Amino acid sequence: MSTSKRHKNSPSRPTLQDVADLAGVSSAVVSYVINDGPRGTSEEAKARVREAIKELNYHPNANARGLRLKRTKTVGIVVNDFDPMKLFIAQYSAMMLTGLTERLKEKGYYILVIPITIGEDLKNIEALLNSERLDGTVVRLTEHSSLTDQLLERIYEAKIPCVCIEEPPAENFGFSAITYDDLAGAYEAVNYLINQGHRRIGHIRGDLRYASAKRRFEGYYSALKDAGIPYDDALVRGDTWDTSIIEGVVPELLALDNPPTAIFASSDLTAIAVINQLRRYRVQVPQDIAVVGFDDIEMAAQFVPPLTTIHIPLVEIGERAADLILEHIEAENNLKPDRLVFPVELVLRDSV
Amino acid sequence: MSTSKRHKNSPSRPTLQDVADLAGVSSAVVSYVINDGPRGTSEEAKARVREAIKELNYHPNANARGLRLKRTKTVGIVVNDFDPMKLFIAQYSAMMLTGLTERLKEKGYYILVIPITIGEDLKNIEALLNSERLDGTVVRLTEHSSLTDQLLERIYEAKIPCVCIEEPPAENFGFSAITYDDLAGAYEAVNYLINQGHRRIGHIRGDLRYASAKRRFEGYYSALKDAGIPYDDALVRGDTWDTSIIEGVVPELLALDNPPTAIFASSDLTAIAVINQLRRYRVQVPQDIAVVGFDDIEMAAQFVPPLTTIHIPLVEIGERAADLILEHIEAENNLKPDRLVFPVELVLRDSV
DNA sequence: GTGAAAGCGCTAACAA
DNA sequence: TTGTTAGCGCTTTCAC
Repeated sequence: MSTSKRHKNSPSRPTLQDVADLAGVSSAVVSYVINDGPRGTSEEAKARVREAIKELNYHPNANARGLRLKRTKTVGIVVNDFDPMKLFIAQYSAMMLTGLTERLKEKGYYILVIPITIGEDLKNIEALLNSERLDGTVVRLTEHSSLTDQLLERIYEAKIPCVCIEEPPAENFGFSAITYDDLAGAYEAVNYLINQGHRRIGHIRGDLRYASAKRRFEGYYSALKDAGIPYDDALVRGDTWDTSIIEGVVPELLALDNPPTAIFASSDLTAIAVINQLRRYRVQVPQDIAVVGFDDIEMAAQFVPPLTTIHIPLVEIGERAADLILEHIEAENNLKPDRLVFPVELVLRDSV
Repeated sequence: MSTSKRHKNSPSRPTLQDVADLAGVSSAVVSYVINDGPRGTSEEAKARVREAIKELNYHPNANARGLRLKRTKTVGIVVNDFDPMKLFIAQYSAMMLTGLTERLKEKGYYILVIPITIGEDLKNIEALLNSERLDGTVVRLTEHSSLTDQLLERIYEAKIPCVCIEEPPAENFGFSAITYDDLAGAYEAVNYLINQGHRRIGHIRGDLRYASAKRRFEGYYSALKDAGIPYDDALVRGDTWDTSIIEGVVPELLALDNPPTAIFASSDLTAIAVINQLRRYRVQVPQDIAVVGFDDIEMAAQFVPPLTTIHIPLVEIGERAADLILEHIEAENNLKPDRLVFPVELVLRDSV
């Protein structure tokens, strides 16, 4: 029986060697038992090792393992946004995180949250990416610019598997992407309004720094065009996700010579703000003005009136992203990149 | 000049030894330069090392460092809830996470998110806590029970510094705690309604499994009692945070022989749901019925009517928790535990 | 089926 | 001021 002098009566955590000593086997055997391989062990040894583990309350040291295996069972969740303070607060991104987190946890992976403000210095992130701390990354992209590409470049250079959500990365990185069809959703929403007979349709546009705001506007624009309805700049307001501007926007819209009979808001929160303000002017929704949202957040269904909106399968997107990054990790980053586009769906409720 | 055979022309990441070789110094010197100590180095050596680092694009291996130092610059954020799927979705906890995350990031710490469903098997968590992966933990507690205590017990046994948020842990763990004064907030809200002349005050009670729901009810109860207003069970509904029940609750309340003239909701989301439903019955807020919320989420101010509610300094609580856990880590868990109670504040808007 | 030992990359004690 | 080296705890190859 070999003995370890090092850990004689140490107050610190027991090591694998301690377990080996107590069980009367070598450290290799303990490792084989713990990891169920790569070599077999006798039933008797297994039993003795397990008992020793229990007795010492032994737990493997993740750093030592990570050092040896170059695997940490950790995925970095990168949120690249103009204001990552909203990382958790925005219902919207929160739902994606929920699906992602839950699924990764199921598979025994840990999650390191990495908020990045667009434009911030990437030194720290670069260090993190190259520190062998992460097996893979899931990046929520919100826009396309050289700043965002610089981030992706860092991930690429660190040779870490990466799955992008919401916006597709440039092809040359070879990253997988999971997006959803914003444009089709917006088109469908506006087209529905047109089919209901609306001709004067307003749009509260999102923050144009975000690619999704542009696409939602594009969908609005295309639907009008395809229906032969002239585009009127006066009906398009906002250019922000911030709902506090709605207080000013609504009276402006109402004061138009030819005011809108319907409003397509680029988010549910905006739609709710619009309806709240319309109430001030005793304008009834949907009788006087119809309102459509986008996102289908939890409150959309509970609001009065329940909101007609575009449903994005955010939780499913998060879950799929988790599956995908795990596949990439499994394949040691040699998997052919995948590009999934989730469909969105018009949910008819009572605001139209 | 010493040379490393190991890394001659390896395709993998450069190591500290590679840097040493290139700079023509020993690995110790490189370490001293990188860590700015514990020993001094000549300016010339510093310069050569820095250049070599840049040339090789060297980044330290976090696992090797962690193994050596028993420090990982990582804090675990544990969310102990009945439904941790709501971890990100609940505005409420999200704001705390925002403050926490931002502050820790500033200080160069990483964040591992650990959602725990109350009652789930703690084996995995125990392994994580004992894996030398976390320097400390911040735990959001939502209730008091043996299940929660078992979790704290694991953290205690793992000898990891811990700061609890929202609910105080049992004294014997020696953990710091940051809470806020729910009870006083509820008391103040209800007392304000009483001072406005209300005598029939309803309460939408939160999920009683949560300690905060109990305290908010208690505040309501005490305020009535102190004002000599008899408590009426028929006016207290809910017992859930789920706003979907409000649709049924509001007509019940309105149908009472002696219906309430004011409602104290235990959350803003509930308050908003109440107002939305009251509108269905053409009941005006605040003219016919006054409504007070709790939490002061972002939407509270933007809602129509803007919500009178109790403001909880959630972001500040998160920030303070970050500072506190860092102090505990710094002090190697020998800091005297602290117990902070943040005051809450009645914010008067238009729903009363 | 098992033991001995090398080595992952780093820090810091020891020696010079 | 610098170089040498032990050792953190683990996995896995090599030898038996």
